[in-house]
Amino acid sequence: MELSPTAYVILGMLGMRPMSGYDIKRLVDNSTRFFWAASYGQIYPELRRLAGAGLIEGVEEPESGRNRTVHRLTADGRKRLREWLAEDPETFEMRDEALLKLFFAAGSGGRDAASALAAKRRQHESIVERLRDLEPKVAQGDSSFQHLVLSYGIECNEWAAEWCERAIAELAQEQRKGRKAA
Amino acid sequence: MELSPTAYVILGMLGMRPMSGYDIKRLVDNSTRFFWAASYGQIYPELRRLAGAGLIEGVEEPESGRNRTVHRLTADGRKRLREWLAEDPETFEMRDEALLKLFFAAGSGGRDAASALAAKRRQHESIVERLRDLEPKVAQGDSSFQHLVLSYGIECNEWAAEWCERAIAELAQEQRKGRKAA
DNA sequence: GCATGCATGTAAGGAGTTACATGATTCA
DNA sequence: TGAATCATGTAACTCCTTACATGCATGC
Repeated sequence: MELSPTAYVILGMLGMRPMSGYDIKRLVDNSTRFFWAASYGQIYPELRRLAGAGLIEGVEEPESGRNRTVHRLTADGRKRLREWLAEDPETFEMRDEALLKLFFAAGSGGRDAASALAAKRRQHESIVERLRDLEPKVAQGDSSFQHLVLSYGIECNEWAAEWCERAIAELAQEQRKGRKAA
Repeated sequence: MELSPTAYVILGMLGMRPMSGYDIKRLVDNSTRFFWAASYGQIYPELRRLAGAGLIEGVEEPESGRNRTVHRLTADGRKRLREWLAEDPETFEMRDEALLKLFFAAGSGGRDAASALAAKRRQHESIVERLRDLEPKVAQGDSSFQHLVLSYGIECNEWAAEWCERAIAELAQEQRKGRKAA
């Protein structure tokens, strides 16, 4: 049976430790969110499907009255996760509205380009900040690969912010030249 | 009336010159594709909606028998495009399966991590190649911002490929150390 | 005559978000 | 007592992809 992309996030998270749907959502939001998100609308139905396929199993935990189902991988589920991890990744996608605006920015004498670049720079800087806030949360017991992924996120967005900075500077210089020539 | 994301790609492309739906698709595939794609299933229905909203108008071009509708912006459409360009961009998204695998790669002694990194590197290198192939196509009459966007794509993917290279080297070094210690 | 490219479109379905609904528990 | 958090879930919707259907035109 084919599994959806979200299914693998769930299997991966449950591979770390047994968790409730709520736990999974919170962990995703505090870790993979910037390159792979998941909403309740995906998580809860998918947990059912995975349980139906025998890849995970849920244990009801009364835990002082509040009802809560903790899910964990079955042997099949763990096998499935291992297989997926060993395969070559496929999906790599970006959607960047700022680049789109930059692409179309001819015709306003550089004004739209400058504002798109400035906004894009702010976007990346704000992502860097949010990722830096996550650093202490990951720092403890987690795998070195989780740290590595976080570094990637930070460095990649720093790179992008600096690229914007350079582009803004070059654009300003060209416009000064343009004015002098005119 | 709210416009869909795809609507703005179409307005933007028609802002350059009048085009058929087929032209738009081809141009998107040869330019914005890596950060903003569009399929026929979006383009043709959206062209109708935009025409219905009075933002574009279609001109039938018999052009030696083959039927073809060339769409162009109306005054309203051009206004709408200018307004959108002046607004701050919002959407910035990534989906990167290789990072997800890296994140979950504890437990196989670095094997899954190494293969995810190698695959991610190849992905970025192949994107760089494809973007370099586009360079001559953009080089002629197009706006300097289109060149800028293409440079961004190339440099960003080069950066990512190099990051993977470094991570692979560090991982290999750690494993040598690990073996020596054991 | 046939493959390729031009050209327009639809149907079905997958993936994902948002908003809502519900209710218990904990802590100030 | 009231706000925040824990916890589960669904419905409606948007967005997008894939696959298919159709047919003309061009060039080998």
